[in-house]
Amino acid sequence: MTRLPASERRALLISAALRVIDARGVHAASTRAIVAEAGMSLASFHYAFRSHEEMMRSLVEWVLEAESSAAFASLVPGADIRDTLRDALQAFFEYVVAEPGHERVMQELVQYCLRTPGLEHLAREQYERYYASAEQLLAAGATVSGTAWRIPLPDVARLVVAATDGVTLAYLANSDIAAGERVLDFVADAIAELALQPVSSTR
Amino acid sequence: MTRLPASERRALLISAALRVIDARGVHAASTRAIVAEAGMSLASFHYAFRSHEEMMRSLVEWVLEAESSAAFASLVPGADIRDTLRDALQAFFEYVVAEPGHERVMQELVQYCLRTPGLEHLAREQYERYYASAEQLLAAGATVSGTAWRIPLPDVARLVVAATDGVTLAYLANSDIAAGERVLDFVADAIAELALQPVSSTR
DNA sequence: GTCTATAAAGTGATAGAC
DNA sequence: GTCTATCACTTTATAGAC
Repeated sequence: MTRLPASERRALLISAALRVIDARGVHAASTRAIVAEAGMSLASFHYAFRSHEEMMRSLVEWVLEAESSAAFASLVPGADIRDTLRDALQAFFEYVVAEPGHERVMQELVQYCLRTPGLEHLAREQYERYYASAEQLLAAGATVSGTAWRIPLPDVARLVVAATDGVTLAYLANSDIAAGERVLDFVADAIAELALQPVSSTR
Repeated sequence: MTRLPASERRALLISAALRVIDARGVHAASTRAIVAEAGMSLASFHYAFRSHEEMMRSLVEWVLEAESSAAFASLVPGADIRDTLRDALQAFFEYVVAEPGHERVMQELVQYCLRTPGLEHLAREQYERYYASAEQLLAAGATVSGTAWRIPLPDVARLVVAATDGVTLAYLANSDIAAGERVLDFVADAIAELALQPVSSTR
């Protein structure tokens, strides 16, 4: 139909592919299913992308670029480090409950990368981004509340990410909201114990 | 070739399918790939199973039955609840490091169930078994060390499972053994805090 | 009970008209 | 730049000989 520049066509196809994956899983995201969702012809796909594999690689890189710190970045750190942490974890969990499909897609894409030769590094990169987002939140929270972390910040970040992963997987499997929140209560308490009130630096 | 009863043929095919999934992922476990791995003809498959879908359902149920508490059950609870917990988590993590493919398969099978109409309950069931295994260990550990859990045992079990899931996913993505062990050190400390030394019952 | 052969549908990719 | 038509291949499942 209308003539589109290849870059825009690629964006439309990636967007359509994500809708297909969300609805029916990575395995269902065939070239044909994607162009049907995008309302294009099969040939248009291969005009925009050299191959299905190249398109999936672009999709993963696009998601990595786009997700960034969606769950954590909107948080405003408060005076109490424990409450800040609990609020951030709550915001994340509410997002999981509201959009479980989105988290399922993230999990599937990690596994897809782990299984696809040449894409293994993207799984590692996805986790590096999770850690970076968590570190950002944790550093801001510590500054505002005037505390310091007793163990290296990257290690605290790993605790947070491990906790969110664990709670997410359990929720996707059993849809138990109350149980997830009890786990997050414990996690916020335990990690807050790692923040020590330092001697005031104002004199 | 040799004539086998259908039940034994089914077991051989499930075993072959698990080897294919371990090596190349759920999506690669086609009927043809499975019979090639098992050294059978394509028709033998359909003599043993009505369809590929029925075979996958049997496979998941078989895995659920077989895995049980492989990681936790071998543990001998000691007098110190913190050390018992840490040893159990260490044993689990060493298993993940030694057999990352096995944990990848478990993760993929959960996702497969979540995506397959009619198999969603098996994902929930898989987690119920994880919880049951963890509860068994935690109850034994508390008894031997003469302590009691300050929160309901099922909630402690969820903490343990969330922790192992979080550490497993991170390890599969980044292969960072030291980071995983630091997370587990923290988890063992934090959960051990939930065990209170009760007043001795001997008088 | 086990095989070969094949049906029927789906896959990624491409050629060539417009 | 976009389309239709098609190639070459793989998939699950089944028919029918032995």
